[in-house]
Amino acid sequence: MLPRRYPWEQCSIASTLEIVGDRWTMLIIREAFFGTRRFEDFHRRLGIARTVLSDRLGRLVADGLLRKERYQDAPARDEYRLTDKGSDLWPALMALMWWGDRHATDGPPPVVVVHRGCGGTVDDRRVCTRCHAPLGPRDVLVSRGDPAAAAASTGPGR
Amino acid sequence: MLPRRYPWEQCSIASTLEIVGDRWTMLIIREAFFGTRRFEDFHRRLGIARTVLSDRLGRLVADGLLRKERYQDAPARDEYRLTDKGSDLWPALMALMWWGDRHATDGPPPVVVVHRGCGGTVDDRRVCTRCHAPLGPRDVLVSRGDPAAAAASTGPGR
DNA sequence: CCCCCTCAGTATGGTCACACTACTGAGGCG
DNA sequence: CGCCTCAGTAGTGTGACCATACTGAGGGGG
Repeated sequence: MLPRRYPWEQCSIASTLEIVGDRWTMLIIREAFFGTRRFEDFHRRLGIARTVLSDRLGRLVADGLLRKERYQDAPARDEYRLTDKGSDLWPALMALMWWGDRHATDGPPPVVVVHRGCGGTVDDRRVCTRCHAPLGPRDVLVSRGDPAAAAASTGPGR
Repeated sequence: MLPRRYPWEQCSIASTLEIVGDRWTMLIIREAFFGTRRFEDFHRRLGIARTVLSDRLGRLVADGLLRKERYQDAPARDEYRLTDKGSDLWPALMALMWWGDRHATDGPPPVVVVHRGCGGTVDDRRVCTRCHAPLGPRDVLVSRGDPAAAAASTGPGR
């Protein structure tokens, strides 16, 4: 979402969508929460065009949602990690996921978010269904598909 | 977001974005929560192209997030109202708004969501900051700009 | 030393979603 | 009779996004 598209809008929802409201940005952020950090991995997992990915990652770094971190010299290689600003999108992602589980997906949720060490799941207010603790991105494990595999997951990035 | 753009994705976030992930749909839903119901009003408030608005409203009705309701015959006029499925996007909108208030807006929040009859505001888990009641879209009043004007607002649609 | 591999992009050219403007069509108002 | 509102549809352009190919830095094998 390039140059302010809704300049007349006085609304934080519109302001947020100017940054993350295009077709790919939210999915890139989601991948980042799932632990993806490198260009090639984002490209593979999302199937996004390389040009668009390059542009979006650059924009997310410029906007301060991701930060580039050198993980190897010779050749220079950087990975992209969520900043605090980017991590704060977790509530929005959980809300979108909750809606999709209810209304856009048939059958059981394809991705399960589990309270690390407790085993409860995250409800629509990001509170553990078992121990009722309020949860943040670092309190949970994410499992693609199989809930039982959650315990073996590497958990979210950051 | 027309034909499934992420068919390989097994993720409710992607499924949700296929429905509400284009440039305008979320803002249309937001307007609906703010009480907008008619074509001409959506057009005026959003500044969206009429063709796109027509397409998006039709798609939202087809997807079951809005429902068309006759409010006048001769000439036939319908208004668009949120269904339960559409209303369930409230958590996602509140999450986007919360992020925008924190990270994408300078100064005080341009739109304030206030607990009706209590006066507290909504926190990031949609709980009242004053009386700690969990809040839904029909428990709140929305004020564009001035918090004090919230009590005089017509509140969210539905 | 040359070939092929990985990683992280940039370049190129095509397509489709979105934008702007204008028009239609049904009825109301003066 | 002409002008207004409301709810769209039609026509035409532009730019965001797409797929594919190429670059460039370095590693490893023969």
